Amino acid sequence: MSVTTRFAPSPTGYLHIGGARTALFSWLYARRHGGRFVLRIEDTDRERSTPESIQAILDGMQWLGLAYDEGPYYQTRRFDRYREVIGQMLDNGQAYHCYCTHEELEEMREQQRAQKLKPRYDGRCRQRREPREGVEPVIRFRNPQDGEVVIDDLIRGSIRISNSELDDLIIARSDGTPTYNFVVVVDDCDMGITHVIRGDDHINNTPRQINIMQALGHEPPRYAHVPMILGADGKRLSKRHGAVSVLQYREEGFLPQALLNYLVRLGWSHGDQEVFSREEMIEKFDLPAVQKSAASFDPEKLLWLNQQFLMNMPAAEVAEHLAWHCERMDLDTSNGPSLEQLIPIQAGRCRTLVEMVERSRYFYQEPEGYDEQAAGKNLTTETAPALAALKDRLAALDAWQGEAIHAAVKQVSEELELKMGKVAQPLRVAVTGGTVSPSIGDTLVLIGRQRSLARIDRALDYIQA
RNA sequence: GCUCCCAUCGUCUAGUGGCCUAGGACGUCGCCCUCUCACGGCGAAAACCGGGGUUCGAGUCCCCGUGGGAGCGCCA
Repeated sequence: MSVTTRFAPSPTGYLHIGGARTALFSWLYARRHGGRFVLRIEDTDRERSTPESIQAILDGMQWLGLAYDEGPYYQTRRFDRYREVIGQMLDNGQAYHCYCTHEELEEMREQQRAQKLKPRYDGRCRQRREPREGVEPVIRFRNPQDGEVVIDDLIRGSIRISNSELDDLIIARSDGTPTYNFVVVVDDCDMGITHVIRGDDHINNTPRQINIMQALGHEPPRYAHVPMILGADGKRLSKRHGAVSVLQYREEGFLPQALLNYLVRLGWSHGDQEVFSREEMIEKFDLPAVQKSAASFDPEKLLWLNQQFLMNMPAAEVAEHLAWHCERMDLDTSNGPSLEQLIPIQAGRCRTLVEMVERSRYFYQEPEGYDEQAAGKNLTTETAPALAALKDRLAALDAWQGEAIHAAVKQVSEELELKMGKVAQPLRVAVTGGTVSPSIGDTLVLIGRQRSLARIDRALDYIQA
């Protein structure tokens, strides 16, 4: 049987790290097995679901490159189907009307809690035939009372839950709308889902869903419950800690591939391998190698990975992402080196694309001034002779090329009997405005001959003034 | 409270009874490279939650404890 997985977010917020990883695992598993990956929007909570959230989830998945083969399906468009199934279950006694009021149920739970019992519906409407005046009933699933449910989890192995721990859950509200645990089952059946990969906070729902599934005469899918992701402080992710939208990682200058790689390694491993291309991930991912315990999100490691990709991905590909940031950060790069030229020499010094833009401005714009400390130390009457000598020597160069420039700087330093740093650093400050840049040769090459010489002049003027 | 899940360096993890004097990666620290910043190279510190079993032998299997997490909704 071919594999079908699904990602089923509820559109009550953006796509965050945890959701993205669940989506990634589902996507990988489907790809790995040549199966289908279905996107289903679980929007039955009409109060909290929003179109903005749906869009944010779609955008997030697109940026990550997690393409779905089918969907998105919307549960709110399938209400007829749910009603149909509920009707069948009512007819054959698998479900029944419950006329208990909120107050009654609350009181019942209170009593149970007082007796240190798990609060559960006690089934008092199971046998009721007559409606109750003035009460719109909910519909409950008649859960088996004996035996147990065994989940053969692909990650955790066998999990057993006694049916006596379960109660008759509500499958339709009094307004007739179906509830989560029910629609999931109908959808998973109808959509032919073979593998449900989801957060381990759903483990407790699984036996209920399996019971409903079996009542419907369906073979349950395989389940794989992945552990949750904790914030860097080891606490549960919340808006306060890092449960931010994946799109925020784009804004902060991360490559989708880096985030994907980080996410896949958070809870999964393939021996000691740390860096994976998309293809390798697909080829090597498997469920039994997924960790059982929760993992903390480590921003430092993500930063490191991002730089690995900046350094090793084809420059043309990185350039596309970099262009997005230049645009966003108001850097016009039309009058300077191409991004493809820029990337190889900057990647080793930047952990994010945002950093790369910030540290590359002087290739395209005149520095707005000199860094105060840098100028104080490097643009002085002491260094002026070196700058002047550099200017002459550089102006006389045949080819404006890295090695030649480096050689020129070296010659000047030898002639003036100065250390390389005493010459290169003033030059660096003169042309970039600061003390940090790629090697002096690369820097001048990308800035360009005319601009470089003009900037040296300007620095000389600055020293005189 | 009840049920379920989980437990190796600060963090992500390797480890499926002997190969473990517990390996790798991020981070940290030191050294090297060096025109700055980085990259890179080399090295160091750093962990099997505790207690019982099982076994010739346990990080690995079992039990108990402890700690963390999840669920117990007319939310998903």
